[in-house]
Amino acid sequence: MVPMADTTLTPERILEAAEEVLRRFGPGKATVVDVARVLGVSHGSVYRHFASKTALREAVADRWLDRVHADLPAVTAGTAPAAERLRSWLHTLHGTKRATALDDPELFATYVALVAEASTVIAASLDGLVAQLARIIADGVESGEFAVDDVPRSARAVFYATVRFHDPTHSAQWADPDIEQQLDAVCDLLLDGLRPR
Amino acid sequence: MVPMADTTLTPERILEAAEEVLRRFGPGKATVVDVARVLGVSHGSVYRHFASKTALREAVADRWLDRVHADLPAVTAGTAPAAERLRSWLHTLHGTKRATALDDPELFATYVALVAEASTVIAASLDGLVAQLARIIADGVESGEFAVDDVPRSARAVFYATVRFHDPTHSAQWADPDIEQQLDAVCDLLLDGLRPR
DNA sequence: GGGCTGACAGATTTTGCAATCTGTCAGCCG
DNA sequence: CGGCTGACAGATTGCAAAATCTGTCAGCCC
Repeated sequence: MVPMADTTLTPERILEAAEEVLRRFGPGKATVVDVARVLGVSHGSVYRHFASKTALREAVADRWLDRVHADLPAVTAGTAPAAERLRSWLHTLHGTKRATALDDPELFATYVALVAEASTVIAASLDGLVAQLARIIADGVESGEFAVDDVPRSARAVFYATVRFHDPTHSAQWADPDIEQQLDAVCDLLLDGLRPR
Repeated sequence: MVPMADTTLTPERILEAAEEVLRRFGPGKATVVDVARVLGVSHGSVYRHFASKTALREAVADRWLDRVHADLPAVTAGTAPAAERLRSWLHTLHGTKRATALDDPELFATYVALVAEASTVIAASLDGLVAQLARIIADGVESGEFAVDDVPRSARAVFYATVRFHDPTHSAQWADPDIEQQLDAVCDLLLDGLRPR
């Protein structure tokens, strides 16, 4: 068991090792001993940087969510009409998740399990997403494209109405070749609902 | 092991016994030997009426779905304006499910597990529900309340957009005291989307 | 001295065997 | 006869011992 410590031990390096172990063994069999072995250190050292196995897993979940949602802020901050941006935002969110899910279903399931454990992380992340929706809708109201009484309420409604297309519990349906048309149909309905009459 | 066969053995009686066993032991521990014991017959007899344990469980799932959806056709066939009927239909579906889920979460979980196994049954049931939505929307189009190009497409969109409120995978959220307001917010958006402009 | 190790207690998970269950069918019984 | 029984083979599940894992900490080593 010769160590291969070519760098100092950092949270960053531990997270990378943890991801590798999760990729290889899945969430059920990944242990912190495995993580330590990949790093060539004793498992006690890992506990110097993460208070518990749970904390480590939460950090991995957080990291993954950041990566999966990385493309969205650019859409939110775009210059296109609000309706277009809203549709594009929803398709981006759906598209990234679907691609991840279909590309490597097992790895996707691993990350989903991780995120499901980390209820704090997930709540914060969802609030951030709804805030982006609210910003797009607010822009639309300002430009006269949309007319809504209560922007946050509508943002939440849009988020909830598209649960089928971004919530991992529905990922089995994302293999349906018709799924994008379904999302479009829901978008049509929602956008018509947001427009002034 | 004295028999208590007070009637002839019918599929009906077997289904009732199966439900009792499922209620008491849950989906993981209910066996067809248990069912036979409740009926005071040998387990071989059960196989005279149901081809397999799976078939028996499917029949139970089917029965349960029928019961849970029993109130909907009356709403569909009602005389109120289509918009009202649509909202009421969605609230009825959500309300029945939520009541069942909150009243006895364990029994609810049992039935959900059963239905999840029975993919054929579930697909047929969902098609029936979407058909009811389509009928309400078609009525609305005829009366001028709604304006949509493609009624079946919109019906599916409405169904998908309200997944959060009727799909059992989301039942954990139904305890939220705000859940009905959330459904109302989504309904507002959808109904505005269906109306002519 | 500060990061790291490795042994340890208690909790959790694997393992392999025993018990139970599913589905079948030859024959019994009314 | 026609529905029912009970024994049976193969598959599945439960259980208890053995192995592994988590989290801690006294002490080592650079």
